[in-house]
Amino acid sequence: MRELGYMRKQCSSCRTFFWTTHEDRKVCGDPSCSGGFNVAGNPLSNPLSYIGVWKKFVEILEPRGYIPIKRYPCVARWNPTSEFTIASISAFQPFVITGEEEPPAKKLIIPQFCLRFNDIENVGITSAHATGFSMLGQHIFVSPDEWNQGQIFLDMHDFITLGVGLSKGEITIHEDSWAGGGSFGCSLEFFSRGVELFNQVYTMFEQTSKGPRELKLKVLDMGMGQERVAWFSQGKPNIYEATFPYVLNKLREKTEIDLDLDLYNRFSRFSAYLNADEVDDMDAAWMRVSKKLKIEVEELKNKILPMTGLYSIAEHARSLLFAIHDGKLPSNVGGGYNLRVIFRRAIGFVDKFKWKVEIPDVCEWHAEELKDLFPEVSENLNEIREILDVEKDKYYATKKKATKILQKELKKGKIDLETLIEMYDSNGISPDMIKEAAKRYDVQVKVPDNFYNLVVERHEQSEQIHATKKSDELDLEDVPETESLYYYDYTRTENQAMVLKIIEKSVILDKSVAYPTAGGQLHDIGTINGQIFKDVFKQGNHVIHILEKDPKFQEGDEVSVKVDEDWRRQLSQHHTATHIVNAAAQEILGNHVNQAGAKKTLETSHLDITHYEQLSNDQLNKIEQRANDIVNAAIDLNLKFMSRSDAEQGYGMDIYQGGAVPGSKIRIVEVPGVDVEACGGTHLNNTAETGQINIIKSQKIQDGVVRLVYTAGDASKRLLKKNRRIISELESFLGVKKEKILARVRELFEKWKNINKALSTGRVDEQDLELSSSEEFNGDLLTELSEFLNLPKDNILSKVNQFYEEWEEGKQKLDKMKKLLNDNYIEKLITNSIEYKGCKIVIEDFESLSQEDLKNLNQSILKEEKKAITILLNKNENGYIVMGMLGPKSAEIIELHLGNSIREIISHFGGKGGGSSSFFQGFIGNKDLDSEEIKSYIREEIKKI
RNA sequence: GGGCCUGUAGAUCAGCGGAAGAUCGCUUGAUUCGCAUUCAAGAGGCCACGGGUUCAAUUCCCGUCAGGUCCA
Repeated sequence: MRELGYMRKQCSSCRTFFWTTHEDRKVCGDPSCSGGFNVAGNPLSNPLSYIGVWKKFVEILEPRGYIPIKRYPCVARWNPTSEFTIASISAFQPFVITGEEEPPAKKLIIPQFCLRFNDIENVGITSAHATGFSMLGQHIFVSPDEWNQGQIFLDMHDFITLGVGLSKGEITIHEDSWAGGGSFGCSLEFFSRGVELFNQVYTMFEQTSKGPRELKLKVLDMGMGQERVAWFSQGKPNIYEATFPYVLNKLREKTEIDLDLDLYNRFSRFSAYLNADEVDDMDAAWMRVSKKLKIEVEELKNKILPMTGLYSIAEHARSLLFAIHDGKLPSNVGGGYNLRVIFRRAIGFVDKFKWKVEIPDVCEWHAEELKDLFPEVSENLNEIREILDVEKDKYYATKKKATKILQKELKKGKIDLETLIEMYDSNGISPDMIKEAAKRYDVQVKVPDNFYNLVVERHEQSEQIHATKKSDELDLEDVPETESLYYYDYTRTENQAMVLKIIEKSVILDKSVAYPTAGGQLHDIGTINGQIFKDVFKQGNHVIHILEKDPKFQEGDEVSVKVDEDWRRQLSQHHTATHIVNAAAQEILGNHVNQAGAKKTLETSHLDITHYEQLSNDQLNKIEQRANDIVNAAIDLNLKFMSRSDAEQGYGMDIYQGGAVPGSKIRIVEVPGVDVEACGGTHLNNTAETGQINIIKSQKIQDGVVRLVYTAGDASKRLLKKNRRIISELESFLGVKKEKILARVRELFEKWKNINKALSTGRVDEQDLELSSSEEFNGDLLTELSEFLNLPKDNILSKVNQFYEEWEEGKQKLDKMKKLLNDNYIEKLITNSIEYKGCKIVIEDFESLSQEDLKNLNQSILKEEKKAITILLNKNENGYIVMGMLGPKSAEIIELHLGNSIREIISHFGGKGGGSSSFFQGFIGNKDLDSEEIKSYIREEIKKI
């Protein structure tokens, strides 16, 4: 660096060491030390457009041996440690860095679109924050002797000076060290005009127990914000103006907002003061900015906020475009939640300013503007539009609900902290919304400054309670790894092996054909030397077989391993079926469909796919149809081992459907013309071997993820057999053929309801006494029934049975009830009553009536005689049910708490019960008592009250 | 991945261990030349599903299913 004329100094403000060409420079280039950004209004002599930045980057670095490569998806399906691509280096994490995988080139440059959601609130407000950005990466993966530190530095220095056109005098370079993941190195950060332009990190050493050691693979991680460079080079007020001027123009046409770029230019210099991360009191921060600009706070806000809103909408739409295109959907859990948050923030601005802007339109404009650099994002705009439309509907639905809940709470007069937190946590009603609405209701609401901390605390508390401890691991430190034979040849079902270790019933061999539970596929079962094992799992690279009984062989013995072939075939059928269903779903539903999880067991198998709404029966049928078409096409599977980078280059990143796969060589399972995946499971040779695929059901397991449950092979046959049995049982007890069952069940349900009603009114329609429907239905009967009854298929039989029996029973009871509820009979009961203080006390006993019948009888009496007090007994096999009611008139005449009084009385017989002042319900658990004895006792006691 | 909230009439929701409620909508009747309005009467509930506790569960407990929400 000294050769270039830089000298090393220490910042008088933050004490960092830095390099500069100015002898008298005292502070480093960090915005907080040098007084904010100084970009706006200072374009360089040769301003670069957004895409121009990348072109210039290529122009300078390609001749120096850097290979430009295409961006990786911003949804990091290949990376088990992170959901999104957060930096250009993420594309190569973790396997390139660890040396397990060959990089696409030893020296490369990449325009990597990244997503970061930790600064959402700042987007649009400060001039440089974004949720999505393209990081231009300069990466080198070489051995120590190929490493040329000076040249690496010079390449970037030349890009900045020769390419971007900055003079050395305007650059300060910070020194820093860096550590993480067991390795470390140092870094140089380039600053100019208050902006960090990029950061070059040299990872060269690893930390070992014996001290630092030079890494075999040295890694250069240089990341530079493409937006920042464009902004810097153009001297625009903010990155948004520099990055997507076309989109902003379109937006301004639509919204006709008052654009005061001059004000924004001045504002943007201080926008770093409004960084929500660093500022505690936002109002004060605004005051501070408004003073600097010599303008009233209100006026400043009125002018600036619509502009920031517009920037936010544009910025968020761009992130959504990339994220959805790359395979993530808005959701209520996981990374998809971030997409929901930014979508709602964007649409919130649209609503606030009453703009006529549709987010999908903005996405489309972005796609157009980015065509030269990222043509792929224009591929499925219609799908993205549909996904966002569904998301918009959800937003308005919850917003409507929120206002309703809010109104209800506000009508109570006050809102305490507890309900404040609850409303936010459970219903998504933010304190800001509450304050806003509270003004209109004239209700005082206090929101503590640390509100969001309180919410987080609440979560931490409950999470601690549920923290579980990890299961014990076997100590296998000195045991060699197991060679997995299934991996290379899944048709092999037996092998000879050496016993390496026995720990109680756990057996570890030097090699085994047995498949351990992995990749969502259940383990094999089988035998070792004839002894049964029923569980196989993987710990690290050891395969552990669990025997049913203590092993009869010893460590060091030669043994023979055999796996159950039927079991293996069934699992393979399910596994291959999974790939087929995945491909079918993608074809039917669209490109946004990706695997989000899967499980294959013996009985059923399921596949979770990313999709934004529940599937209709029609869609399910289509997927099933297509899947079976693939089966019937009898396609030979193609399995091969490939180097990771060849596979990625050849088939794309979509091969990681089942999640991350380690190793430099990966196994590719290809169903030619249908599906390609990196997968370690057991498969078949030909799609025809899966047998029929049957989609049993689909369920939405979370927003944005739909589970498909299906069977293949023998499991399908078993399932069909089971379904046929359900249907034939329905046939036999409803007494009709299959086609008529649906109509019969519907009719039964109606008539069951009517009979129940008749039992309380006494009015019977003769038609309800028999089943007569004859309508025919030829579709999927069980699916239709399970929908109609709102029940899983397995419960249909018992439910229909229940309706049928209750209907039959009801018919029999009707006869009896008709007599009881008969006007004459009731008249008779009233005449038989005893007069007491002007009330008529009816005390009677019955047999084998239900609670319901007794209630109806009670009510009928009260209807007839308003001055009645009824106390009815009903004997059943366990004792006496007692029920009493107080007529409306008698309640006026007499002061009596019926519930308490009768409880008192029947406690004499060991009875329990209770009720309200005008209602009693109870039970005497003694069937040997004489009903006359009880009645006369009650008669005596009631008069004492 | 974890936590929390919600499932009651066609819709929106009350109730919450002791006889299933309100408002709107619907049907019928009255008012009216007709519509709107108003009044009156009425229909409409597997209180999501399954289990448990209880003399008694829509209500309490557990599980399942469905929807919502927040955090990492």
